[in-house]
Amino acid sequence: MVSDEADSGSDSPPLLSGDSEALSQFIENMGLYFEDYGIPRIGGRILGLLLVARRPVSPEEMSEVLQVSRSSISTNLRSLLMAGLVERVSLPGERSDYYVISEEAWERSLEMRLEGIQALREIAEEGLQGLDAGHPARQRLEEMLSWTAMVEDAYRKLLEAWQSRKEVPA
Amino acid sequence: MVSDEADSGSDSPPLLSGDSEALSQFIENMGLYFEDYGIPRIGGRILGLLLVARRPVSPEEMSEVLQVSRSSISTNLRSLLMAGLVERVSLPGERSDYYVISEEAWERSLEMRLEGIQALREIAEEGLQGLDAGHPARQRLEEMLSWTAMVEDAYRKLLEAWQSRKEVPA
DNA sequence: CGATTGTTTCAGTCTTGACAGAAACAAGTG
DNA sequence: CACTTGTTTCTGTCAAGACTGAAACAATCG
Repeated sequence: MVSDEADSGSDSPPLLSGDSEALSQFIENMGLYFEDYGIPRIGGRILGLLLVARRPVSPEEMSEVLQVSRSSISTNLRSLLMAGLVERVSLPGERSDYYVISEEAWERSLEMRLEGIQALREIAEEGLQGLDAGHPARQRLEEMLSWTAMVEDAYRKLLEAWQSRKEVPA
Repeated sequence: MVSDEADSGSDSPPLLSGDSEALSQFIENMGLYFEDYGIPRIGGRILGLLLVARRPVSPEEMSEVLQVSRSSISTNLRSLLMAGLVERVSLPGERSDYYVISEEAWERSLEMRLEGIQALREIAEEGLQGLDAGHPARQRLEEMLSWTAMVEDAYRKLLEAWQSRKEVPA
């Protein structure tokens, strides 16, 4: 679903290069993957494109390469910006804005998972307060609570590990 | 959104007890939470109900307590069964089937996360094959790959830790 | 072997939200 | 200060799928 009829009247360096069939497939797969997780397919495809592009990409180019309307690009881009997954860069002497994958995209992704599990832990805590001492369901909610706590802890550690992955190279 | 007008002509032990306002809230929160993650809201509410119920619950009771049609219960129950989050139990002398949260529900939940991240790693691997050696995007995809590998590893460890949480109590 | 009770499947309705196209808006340039 | 270019907002359309009620199906009991 990726057509590279860009470059129309442009002398900018090529956007994509390499096995374009594989890259199209990659972009499409990203779209499908994210769709499974509640992110609009086009948003996922934008991320895919930004991941394999040789240089920052303008909304106009996204629209051409992904074959979707500019308004869709605009809407999805805004969501991705707000989620901290994409960043705007100003290319010197260019009037249009250009976008790249955020440096912290993967970190943000972990943070979002962390937030999700925290929310679930809070639900468990509140639910537990509605059960009397000897209630047969208490055990289940306590198990849920310890599960969320355990996963939350793992995410925290993962986040730290990821953040400090560059230090101590050897 | 939970009305406990069950018990209609029944002498079975009560389904819910405790702070019913809090429990309703819990069930509703579970529905909303799961909805955010692509699971039908009713499915989430069923899980919530099963978590705080005093005993196994029949589809009929779910329909009454959650105020949704039996066919919705049936459909969602089937999904939950297939996902391994819910189990059927046969109550002796009862004609209707009863359901409980699966013992392995939380474990299954981790397994599903693991499968998700594996899929993403495969996407990254395939995409990487479409990029030539010196391609500026290689670094990004390699970072994506190492991120997925790291998260995948963490999930595996988490899964093991959860599975063996009962052994070695002291 | 009807009749009752419980469960699943089916077809239709309704809601949600993604997307497109057009209009509105900004900003920069001659 | 028009005019061009680029971006966002708005409105309408469309598709996906969650949910319901009714019909079909099983199984059990008198």
